[in-house]
Amino acid sequence: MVSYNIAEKIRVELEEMIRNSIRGAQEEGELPPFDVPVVPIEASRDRSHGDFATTVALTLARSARMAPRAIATILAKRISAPCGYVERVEVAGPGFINFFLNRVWLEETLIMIEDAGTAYGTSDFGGGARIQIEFVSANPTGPMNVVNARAGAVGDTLANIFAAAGYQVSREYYINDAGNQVDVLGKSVELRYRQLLGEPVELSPECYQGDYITDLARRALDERGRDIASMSDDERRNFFKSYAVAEILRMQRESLRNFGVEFDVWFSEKTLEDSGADKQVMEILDSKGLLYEKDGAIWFKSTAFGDDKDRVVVKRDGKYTYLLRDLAYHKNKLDRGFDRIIDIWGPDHHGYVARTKAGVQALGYPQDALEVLLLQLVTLYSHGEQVRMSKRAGEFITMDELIQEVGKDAARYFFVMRNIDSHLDFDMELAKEQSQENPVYYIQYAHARLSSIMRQAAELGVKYVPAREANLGLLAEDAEVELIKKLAAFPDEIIAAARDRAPNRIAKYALDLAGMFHSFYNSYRVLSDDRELTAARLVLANATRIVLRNLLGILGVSAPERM
RNA sequence: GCGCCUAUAGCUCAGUGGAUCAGAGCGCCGGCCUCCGGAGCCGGGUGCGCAGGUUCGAGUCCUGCUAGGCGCACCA
Repeated sequence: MVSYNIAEKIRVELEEMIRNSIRGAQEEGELPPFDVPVVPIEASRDRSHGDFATTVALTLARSARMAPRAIATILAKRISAPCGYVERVEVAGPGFINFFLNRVWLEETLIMIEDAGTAYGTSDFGGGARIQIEFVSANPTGPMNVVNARAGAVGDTLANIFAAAGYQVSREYYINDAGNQVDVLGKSVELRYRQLLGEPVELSPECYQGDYITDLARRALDERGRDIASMSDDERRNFFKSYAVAEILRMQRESLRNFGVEFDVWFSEKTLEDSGADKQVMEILDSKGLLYEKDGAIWFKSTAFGDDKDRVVVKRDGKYTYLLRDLAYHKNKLDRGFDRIIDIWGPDHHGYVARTKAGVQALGYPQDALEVLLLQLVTLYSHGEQVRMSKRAGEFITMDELIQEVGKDAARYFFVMRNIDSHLDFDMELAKEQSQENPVYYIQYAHARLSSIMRQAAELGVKYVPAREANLGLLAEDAEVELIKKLAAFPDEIIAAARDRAPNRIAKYALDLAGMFHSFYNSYRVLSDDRELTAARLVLANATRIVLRNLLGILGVSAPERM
């Protein structure tokens, strides 16, 4: 795979320079013998500290038994700059080695972006490892809520990030279509159906009360008429159960699709039951001596794998617990050959993390095969007031309503803009705002502006000169140099977001990049009488637009050419 | 009682494997369109919850505390 990561290329080169310096200094006795370490090279945060820097001298101080600054000086002296990308090297502070680069890497960055196009930002960081990410997996008992929406945006964006970072990604949705809740669902719809027929029945308190239940009952009545009523009790119960689940699932899938979220696999819990997969898990645990009976139930010795207490897997009534079924599911996932499986759960499920991981280990998989991300909840605000919701009473804003209200683009961006560990306050007015206060519009506006410039250029008959042929040395203003550096950092930003499972980093990076462009735009004209400068700036504008478009693609937000 | 998450500017939040970070936006005040889209830009200032610890160096790591959120089922 072609690498489009200039920063990586530079890091490799700089690291090699330093390692050679260390070896050379050791051979000549300037440094004592020790194993040559991995040399960390990082982009400098402050311009006055060069473009890249290493702290290797500081970390070496102990093993070399020398002052870090002395080590840095010895190493820096051995680097013959200018050379390659390096203009000059300096020692600073307690022992940092700062690298000041020449313009070559900036110009290569622009050429690379133009070559790569939509592929710019991708890398082979993941090495093609197979990663599966399961998210949303809402109960099929009602419409999607805003927390499901956040999970959808976060999961899908993360999946996009993984794909860009060089992983093979599979998106999966677990359908909780077995167990008590779907029985209750079926019963709820059945009772509403009978009410529609005029029967004097009441919904019991555990039933789902929302209007959608009545809608489902009415639809069943429209489609199937009264013949459902003449079924046997068992038949009718099963009919409503499967009818309701299928219909709700269809609605959920539609909601997600409207939100730009599509899954590779929809996995039914019921199939685990039907195939005896849960029973098989019991046999494995039993054969390993990890089961025991107590108080009429069967327990899994999860404490043997770090859980704080053992867990029931077969209830006194002989039924399997959710945990057991979930272990069967995770076994199924791991048996499909993924190198890593990631679950996104709500914070209310955090108690299940330790026991599920214990189970995965007990079944013979590596400790880190399963990774659970706990995504914090969402509070909607409207006109500064918290929007109160009660699912039991059927009073809540659904995912569909929210998206209809604020739009898909704003919703997707808002849901990922915070750290997943942080509770999200979602300001509906801000999401709808069409001004700089709204980060989504701010970013999209930058893209539209760039598109407009490219259009203008075409209309004026200004021919686009490819980066290789343009005089990129003319892009020397601070605003231009900073912008190019930001563009150069894009592949690393994706890698960092993948590594940290942090989609918010991409949202932030996009905002920063848009800001840098707007700033540049206000100070300098792209299209001018100076043909050479115009050509160079068009290359920069085009590169910026490519990166913004790729970023918005990862976020699942549209990149409009006009607004 | 136990567990997970959170605590950074008046507000909402960034701060990537410690160092060469205290930052952005909003709000407030003042500026910028004979010029590619003003849905834009520029300038103005205050802060890492508290207490210890590790280190040459701590918003960042460790411990304890305080405050807030969410959990702690033989429910799913």
